[in-house]
Amino acid sequence: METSMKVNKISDCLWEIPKTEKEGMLVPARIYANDTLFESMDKGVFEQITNVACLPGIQKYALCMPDGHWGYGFPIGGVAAFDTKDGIISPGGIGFDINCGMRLITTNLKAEEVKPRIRELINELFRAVPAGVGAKGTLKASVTQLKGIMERGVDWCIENGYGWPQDREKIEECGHIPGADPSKVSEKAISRGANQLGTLGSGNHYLEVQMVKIDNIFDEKTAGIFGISEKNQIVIMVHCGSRGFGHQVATDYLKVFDKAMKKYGMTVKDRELACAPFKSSEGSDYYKAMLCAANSAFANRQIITHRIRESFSKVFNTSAENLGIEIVYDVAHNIAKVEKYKIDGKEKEVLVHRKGSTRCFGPGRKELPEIYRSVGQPVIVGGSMQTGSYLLAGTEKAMQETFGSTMHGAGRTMSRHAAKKRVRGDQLLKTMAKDGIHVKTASMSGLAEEAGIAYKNISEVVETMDGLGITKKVVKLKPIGNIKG
DNA sequence: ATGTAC
Repeated sequence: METSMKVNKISDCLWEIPKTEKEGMLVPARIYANDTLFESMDKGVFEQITNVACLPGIQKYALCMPDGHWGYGFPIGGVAAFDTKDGIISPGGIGFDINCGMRLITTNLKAEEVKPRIRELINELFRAVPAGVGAKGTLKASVTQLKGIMERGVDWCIENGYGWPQDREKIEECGHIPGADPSKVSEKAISRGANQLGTLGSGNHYLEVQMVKIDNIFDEKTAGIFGISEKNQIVIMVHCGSRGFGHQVATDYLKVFDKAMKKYGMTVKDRELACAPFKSSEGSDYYKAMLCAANSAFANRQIITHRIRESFSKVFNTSAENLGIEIVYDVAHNIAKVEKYKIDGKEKEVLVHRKGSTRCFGPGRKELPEIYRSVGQPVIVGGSMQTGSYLLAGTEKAMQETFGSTMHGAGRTMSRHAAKKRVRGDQLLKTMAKDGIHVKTASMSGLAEEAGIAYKNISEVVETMDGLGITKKVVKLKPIGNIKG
């Protein structure tokens, strides 16, 4: 970390840049990190998060989570809430991969049953869930079907045989956010999305078979409520988003917003922060199109879940029901949502941008499935393929301090380019096999980019927010098999 | 992240 900005340490794991540090800052910027994470924090984060603090209508603070690093306009790991009356919406605060997110799925299988057959299982999953750049799914949706998916997300999937009725409530927003309007989505986005349903994509997207080690259960009661109670229990984690569809929506509206900025006489610190008033026609159109992409990403993860059920059923020669393949939860970590918070003593409606950040609502919230309401929202944090992932629970403190938000993963420390220079994909594959992780990848160079050394230490990231009481650790999950794009 | 560049 090198910056000329004044950064005050205000508590053990919380840092603040006062609004006097940059002309135009409307609120302070806050960074969540322990000393180690703070020292290694990408310098771009300081520049970007203080730029975000200048955007119209921002409330309280511009936030960056401990997994934060430089991104397009906003840092990845960024959280910013804007007044829905006079604030903005910005594609850079959501990300190109709209509703990129995580899903965690249980089984009642044990590691000792799965490990001997991991190669066969991974081969089957690799066949059933297409991975890699430009991967096409076996389901080719018509324009009418796509419209249904954009508007109704997971409900469409369940009605069409790609899920079980009980799946819907175990998904953020029940797998579809109302207000999506397909007429705000370009033909080009629709054509890119038509054959990508049920596909994983590339980059850091993966499908992982994981196990629960007994000494990695930190909160037995909450884990049990989330469906994790067995020693050596096998679970499945999926990380993917809206593929080319969401990417095209973001691209389309960045162009629209470039013009809208001139029209409304708005200026921003960085062109990548292109935005429009949320209530303007441009802002509202983007929001409605963004929700179409968000719903299709929920549907994408749902169709992948269906393929997982089919694959496990085939390999273990019994029904998915018998195998207990149930959703724990599904979270979006690239999205903007309308939520209400108490700000300066008054309840206020805000548009919370979470870019590489996860909603982590505390206990009692009506948005949570009834069975989880006593313990808070499950939060799924995907680590690097080598180091494992976490399941956490949201808290009331997060509602007060971070607009109900926490980290989304480990966070990169190394560029993709730098990682490829340090690591060879074929060697990494062998190293991981020795560590008991069977990997199948669509791209060896892509695998090298995702090496564990290219990421922060996930445990430190998780501990930072656990120590502050923003999210509480429930379970750490160890990978045994991985499919990546 | 992304038919990894319009």
